[in-house]
Amino acid sequence: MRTAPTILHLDMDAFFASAEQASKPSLRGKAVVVGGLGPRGVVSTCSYEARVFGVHSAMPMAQARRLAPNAAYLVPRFGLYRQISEQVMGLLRELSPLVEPLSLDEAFVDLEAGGTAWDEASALLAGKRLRDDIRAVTGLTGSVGLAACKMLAKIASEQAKPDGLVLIEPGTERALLAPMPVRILPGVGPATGDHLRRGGINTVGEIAEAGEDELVRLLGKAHGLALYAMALAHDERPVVAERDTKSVSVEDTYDVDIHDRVRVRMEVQRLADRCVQRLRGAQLSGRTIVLKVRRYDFSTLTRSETLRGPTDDPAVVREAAARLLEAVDTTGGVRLLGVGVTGLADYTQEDLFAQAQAQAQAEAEAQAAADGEPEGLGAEPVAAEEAVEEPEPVVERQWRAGHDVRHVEFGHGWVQGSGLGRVTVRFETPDSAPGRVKTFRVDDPGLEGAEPLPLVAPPVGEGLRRSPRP
DNA sequence: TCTGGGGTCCTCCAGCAG
DNA sequence: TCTGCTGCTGGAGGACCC
Repeated sequence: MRTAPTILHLDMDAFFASAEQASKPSLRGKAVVVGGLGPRGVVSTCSYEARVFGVHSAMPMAQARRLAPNAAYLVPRFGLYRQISEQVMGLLRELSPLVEPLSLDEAFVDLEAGGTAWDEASALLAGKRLRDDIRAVTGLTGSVGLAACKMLAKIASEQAKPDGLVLIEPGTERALLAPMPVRILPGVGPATGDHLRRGGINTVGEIAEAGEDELVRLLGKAHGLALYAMALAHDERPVVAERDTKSVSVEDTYDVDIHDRVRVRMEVQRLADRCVQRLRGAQLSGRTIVLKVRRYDFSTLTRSETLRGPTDDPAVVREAAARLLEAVDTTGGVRLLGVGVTGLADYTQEDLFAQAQAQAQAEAEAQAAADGEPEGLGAEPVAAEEAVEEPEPVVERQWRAGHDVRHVEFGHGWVQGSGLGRVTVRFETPDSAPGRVKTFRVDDPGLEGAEPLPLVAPPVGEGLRRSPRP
């Protein structure tokens, strides 16, 4: 293990909520909750002001509304968050080519690999400059952890929150970890935490004392060994800049359980098409089709089928998903359906087309044989290109809470709420004072959707003020 | 109270082949 | 021929993460 604290972990503070506050002056200093607003939505992120009321991420939205009835409730705007994330990742790549994004708001950086830091002092300097640059470029704050390995760097950034920087000095790691609860370690969630507690283990120090054999006995080989090593502050995982995607999936939770079998089939077909769109967007194909069903009682089951070769043909995926559905009992209702593809491969369109036709032909033959029909009289396989051609659905104008709009007379604003044929808009921009609220008919011709504005306006005629590079 | 969406990794089991 | 072992693959589910 390296000895200098040159692994950096960046975690943006309450990212989605902070971006919304930066973009909407009237929400600054207020409780803001971002997440799904439907009856089964959960909190994605909330501002620190909302956390005072006990709201936290992954909490059911209904519960959040009870705890903080006066908070602003917004749906996520991933386009905006992705833009900001790209700015931040760009700053990280200036520090080192070895940047491992974990999500839109989190990443590891190997500072030593970039020649940016080699000891405590240089690492601290790089961390401080990074935080200044993030604030200058995005207007948001991020917390930075510095340590000799990924696990400790992440724990350090957690301790630094919000808007801080913590460096774990080499040699102090085990003493620091020992009194911490086991849940601090990556890979220890509610189930493993309970498991350890039943074994009389509550702190990281107690994991180290228990010994490797006991950990393996309690948690199995892979998990036990990994956790024991982490408790000793050993984490050899390198910062990996690029990871191959292993699966692509799409799922929907329905506001009301679906009981109608015909509707369930239709939804599965729709999800299969969306999944293929994503697959094709990533220029991937896959061999294993997975159907996921969450039933009325929240029990979840998956069914999968592995094809002879990879496909990105919507007809093939739809048919596989439909076959898998036939093996699932949905009486009682389903609350979630999902379709995924794993066993991914890069594949050319020509190969896929041939493979899809061969697959369809083989299945038709198998079906014909099963039905006792002579070969070659089954239904014609659906051509791949035909299958994706579907009429564009008619989209009604939807005014989603938090999304940007523009009015011909009043300018740029955002949707504060809508209902009963009315939409309420607050007219303000990231660099304006808190704006005024106006209500319109939902079909007001002067009102239209708009792109988010940059949180920090680029200065005219010059670049952004940034920390000088060493 | 009532639990999203998109992922990854691990474990266990069954079937099959050598 | 039968049985046991081993390794591989596929299928299902659980846990975890952000």
